Amino acid sequence: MVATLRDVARAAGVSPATASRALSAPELVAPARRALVEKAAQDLGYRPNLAARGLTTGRTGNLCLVVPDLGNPFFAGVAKGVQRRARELGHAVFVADSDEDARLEADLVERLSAQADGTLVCSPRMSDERLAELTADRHVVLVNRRLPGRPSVVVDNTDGMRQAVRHLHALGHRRIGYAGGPEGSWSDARRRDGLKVAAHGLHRLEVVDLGHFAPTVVGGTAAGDLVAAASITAVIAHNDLVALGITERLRVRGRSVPADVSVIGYDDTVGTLGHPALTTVAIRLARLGSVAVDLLLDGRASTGRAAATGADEDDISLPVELVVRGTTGPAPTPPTDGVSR
Amino acid sequence: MVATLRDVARAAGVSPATASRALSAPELVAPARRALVEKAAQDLGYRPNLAARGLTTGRTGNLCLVVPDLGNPFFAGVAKGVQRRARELGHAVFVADSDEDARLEADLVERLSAQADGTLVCSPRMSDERLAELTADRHVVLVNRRLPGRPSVVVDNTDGMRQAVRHLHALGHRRIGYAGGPEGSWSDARRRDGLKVAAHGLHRLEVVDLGHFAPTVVGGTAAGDLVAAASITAVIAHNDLVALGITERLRVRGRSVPADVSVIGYDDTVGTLGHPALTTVAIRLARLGSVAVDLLLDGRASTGRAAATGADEDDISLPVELVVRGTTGPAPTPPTDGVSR
DNA sequence: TTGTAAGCGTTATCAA
DNA sequence: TTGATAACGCTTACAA
Repeated sequence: MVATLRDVARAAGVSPATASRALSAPELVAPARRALVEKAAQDLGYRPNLAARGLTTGRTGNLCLVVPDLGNPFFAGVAKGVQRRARELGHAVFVADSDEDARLEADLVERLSAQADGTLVCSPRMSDERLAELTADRHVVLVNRRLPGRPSVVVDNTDGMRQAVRHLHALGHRRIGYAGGPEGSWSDARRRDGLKVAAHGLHRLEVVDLGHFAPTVVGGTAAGDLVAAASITAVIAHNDLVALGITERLRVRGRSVPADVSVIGYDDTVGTLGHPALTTVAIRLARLGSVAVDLLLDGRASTGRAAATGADEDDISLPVELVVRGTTGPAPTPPTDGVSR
Repeated sequence: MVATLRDVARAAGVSPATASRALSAPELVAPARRALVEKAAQDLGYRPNLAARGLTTGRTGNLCLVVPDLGNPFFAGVAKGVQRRARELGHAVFVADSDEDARLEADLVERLSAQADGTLVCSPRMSDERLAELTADRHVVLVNRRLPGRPSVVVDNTDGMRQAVRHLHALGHRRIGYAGGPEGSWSDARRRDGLKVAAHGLHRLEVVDLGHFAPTVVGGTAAGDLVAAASITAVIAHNDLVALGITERLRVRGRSVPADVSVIGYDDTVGTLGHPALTTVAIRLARLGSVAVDLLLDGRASTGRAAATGADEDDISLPVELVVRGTTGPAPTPPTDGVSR
């Protein structure tokens, strides 16, 4: 049905070996024959069979990406970046969604990585031990998570939190809450750390830990009630969806954003979609994906490496940027009922 | 490095052929040897090389999905459903994002479909001719688009529009707008048709075509201004993102939703995220994806086929459902300035 | 029920 | 510079 290399060789009057070389290593074959082969390939609409090629070369030309939830705009954004870069580099990508199930996640990595030249893993919640075991003897780059001895691309959560906290502090907020992500989330732990570091040394700043929430609007709704009860004037959320849920819940409960409470999200996945538009710590998601591909494919990120603040060659940290929009404003002056001095 | 079938055969003391059969057609081999082979495979951590298998069987065990934009929650939702169903059926899936570029889209289909047992194509805007040509001699199922002679899975746009229009009409709206999707979008054309059909026969209902907009919040912002200028009391948007943009723009311009203008979205990709929560024509996106996989893999959708309203065996139409939330309400009584009778 | 051997489409090795 | 030929890992006639 479809033309094979032998067909091309026959049509060009050369041996399959020469045809192969003419197409994959043109400099090794005489110009005249090369042209012959190229023409024959063109005419027959020849497409190399990548599976067959992979069998002998050991390289498949495929990558694979495992994420917990494609419906989460964070991962969709990363996937998009991965796609794009992989395509530019001539690779196809298997995408697998684990439905937030760590067992399935491991399964997918094992199954798919065998068919690929490398694997990108977004696994926020798998234990370090399991993840280390899973990624041993495999060509893997971790995305949005760091693990000793494994190459990874993350974002600078410490700096993100610092920017967020300083912004709130400058606006006069002195008691701010943190609505965290799911228990066990690696990036959530980093953001908590960052928050602690950032708060330290800032004058009279108190941080209230509101707990762990699902990284969704629904999770934010629950968080919103805690915000309302916590006598804080600002809250930083684990991500934008949670922030949106909080904002909405506060509105329902008659608290105004940002007049009564300021809200900051994380990731910048919802743009100006909410009302007021969400102030957020912006991550360049597609870049997170594309840098991961570069690191995976040649062991070093290509462009913009200088801008990275990573400690190690194989541990890249991408900058983040606070984008101030409508959900943050000056802290309300506290009621004069004695609590404040 | 990694165990091959020969290794397993050797370890089990049988020939490669027997080992192969023991693993892929167990009933053909004596229980005793079968157990031997299974144990050996287990011990060696044997994993069949799928590329090699594909070379002889002609089946790869892979599917591929091409979408215009993974960042669009519509396609992310479809992708998720495709994933899930494919995984259940033991298939891996290549996902490709064409960045809304029809040329690239065709390219991706050509490149990837060669490595897969079948291809799912979401191509809202490619011309019928080009799409027909591209999908000839290829095992393809079209998603959210119909083309004569090609199997497809779509949603019932006619019914969706009917539900939306009837809802507005029942609320007393008599002049409603339609903020369409991009020029050339297949589903947009179907929704326009559906709108016409639905409006027909409804008492004194007038439909105003507001034009074509990008299927994004930004597109909706532009549409919002036209809504404000059009002296209509309700608008149906091409999708939820556009609806959100419209709602936000109207708010900025001092028009209240739904008191002044009712807004209906399409797809149900944003849930209750907006404020007020968006009334929308809900599509079960993941189901759209999973049904497409079923149709692709065995020529007939498995479960729930009865519920489908498709005309043809290979043209499945999925039901939609109007979900009434906060952005629709009774039509405002028109000012008594003579226009109304 | 099992084994031998051929072949899937490609690249790599080796001589010529 | 080119061409036989042997692999890559697997499945499948065909034969035993």
